[in-house]
Amino acid sequence: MSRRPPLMLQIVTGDPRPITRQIMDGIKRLIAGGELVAGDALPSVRGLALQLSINPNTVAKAYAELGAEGWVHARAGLGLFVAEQRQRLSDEERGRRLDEALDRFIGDVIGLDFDSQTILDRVAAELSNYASRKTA
Amino acid sequence: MSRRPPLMLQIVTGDPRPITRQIMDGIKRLIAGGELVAGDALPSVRGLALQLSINPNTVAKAYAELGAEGWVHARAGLGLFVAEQRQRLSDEERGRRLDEALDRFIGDVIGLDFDSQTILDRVAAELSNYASRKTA
Amino acid sequence: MSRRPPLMLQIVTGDPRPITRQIMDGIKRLIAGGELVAGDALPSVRGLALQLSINPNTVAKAYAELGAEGWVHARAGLGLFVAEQRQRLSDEERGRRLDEALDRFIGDVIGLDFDSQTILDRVAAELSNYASRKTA
Amino acid sequence: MSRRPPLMLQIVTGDPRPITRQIMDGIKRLIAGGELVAGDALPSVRGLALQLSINPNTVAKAYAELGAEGWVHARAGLGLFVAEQRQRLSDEERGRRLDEALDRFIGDVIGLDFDSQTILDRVAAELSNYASRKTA
DNA sequence: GTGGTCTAGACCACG
DNA sequence: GTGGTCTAGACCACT
Repeated sequence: MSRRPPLMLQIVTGDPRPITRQIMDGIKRLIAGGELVAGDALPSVRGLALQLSINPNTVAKAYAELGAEGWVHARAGLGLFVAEQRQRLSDEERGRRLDEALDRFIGDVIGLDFDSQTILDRVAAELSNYASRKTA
Repeated sequence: MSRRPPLMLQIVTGDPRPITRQIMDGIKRLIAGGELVAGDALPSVRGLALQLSINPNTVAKAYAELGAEGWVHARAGLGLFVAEQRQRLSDEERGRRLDEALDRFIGDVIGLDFDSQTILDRVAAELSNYASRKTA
Repeated sequence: MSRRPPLMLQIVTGDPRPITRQIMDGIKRLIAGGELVAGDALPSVRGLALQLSINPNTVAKAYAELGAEGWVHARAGLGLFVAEQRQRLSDEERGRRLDEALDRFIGDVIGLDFDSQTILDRVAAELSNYASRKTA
Repeated sequence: MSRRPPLMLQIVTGDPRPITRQIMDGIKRLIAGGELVAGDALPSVRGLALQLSINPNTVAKAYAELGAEGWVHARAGLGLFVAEQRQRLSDEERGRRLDEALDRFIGDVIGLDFDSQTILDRVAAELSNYASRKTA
């Protein structure tokens, strides 16, 4: 029997990211951080919706997109499970996505007048929480 | 009289950011990079709209938001000018925005399976392009 | 100005595929077949919903998934446009997906007691409609 | 007395097909491939459920559908047996199912950018594995 | 006008 | 019980 614990997820209403995105990011991090491993069960759509006090459809949408991106796979009647991680994107696509994320991040941050080193330290700190599968 | 050159801005239709955002980011970068300095005039709403082949309302909205954030100020009958450098946001707000940008960036990048050092190097490289005022 | 014609799409109620999937497959074929090329506008969410007599949310879902798969990109306030085609998936992932599709197809067809040549001819006929970008 | 060996069936949890479908497809393949011939006994519902570590209800459902499609028939008190080869579906129904399977297959494969010949070769290879009865 | 998000509730297939 | 699909309608941001 797979365990199905309440996840350490929280929805911040002030966050400009849509709820769906917050759920996706949160679960991606749990997986990337090793707190959820392949085969682990995720909370049910209805259960997580109750836990977060949001509409089940919103959770279902987040789960569906995570499934489409290959992070989890659903089995009707059984629930959702963390999928084996595998490289789904071509190297070119990965490069393009890194460029886009970078562009956006710099655009968001450049006007805040932070010291470059401060920003780099923060990025490094966040990244260190998620030992990449390559280095693990 | 201030110079009023066409700005080095371009709108990329494939970019997921809304056009308003692209304009704002672009102008912020020009200011952060020292290509626009306090007192410089910005192109007129209609002029920039023509230059970029977009709706003047879109430019007007971008200018309005840049004004609200303190990057530019309008002088009646003369046009828009780059504002004096000053602290435009509260420290609390700046911190919050950094956190959000960071959250989103990590979320975008976490599944791409890049080495942490690779990401940090790219961030550092981008930041160094816009650090002129700090280092000058 | 981009043209926005009614697409040659039809929804078959008897089809076991969900409506969303039928829309996606139909649009993929129009793109793969060259009837829609990069930059072409697609019908609006509400317009297509009216045309097909279905709920706008259903169309929106299909469009969102097409966007996630890189076939189209949406620009708020403007509409949906056919994206440039590019190889997004790794070779391994492409191989896995071909294997899966093949498995399912054979499973569906093996019990129907058709002659192998009949099946092959049908597959060939369908494929010939969509000159691959490689051979085009 | 008919032999009742454990079938060469396996359930793959990663497979997107429901378990019922996997069982049906597997048995159809064994019959189509000649490994099960008319009159052979199938494992009992409980036995197959144990063998595959799944719920007996799931096996029972698969068997029921195989019976409805005419692949097997139950003999009271004795168990399930492979039925005589006969035309199980109307031509119209067979044609419809082929169309559907084809539609889905093309939809799955169209975006993967494989050469048509590659796909055809793969289909041919898979079909040749299950053509024994036709060619025998 | 455009697409995007969220809520609410119904219905289905699966186990 | 599980996830998946569809409908219906509200609200938001963008142009």
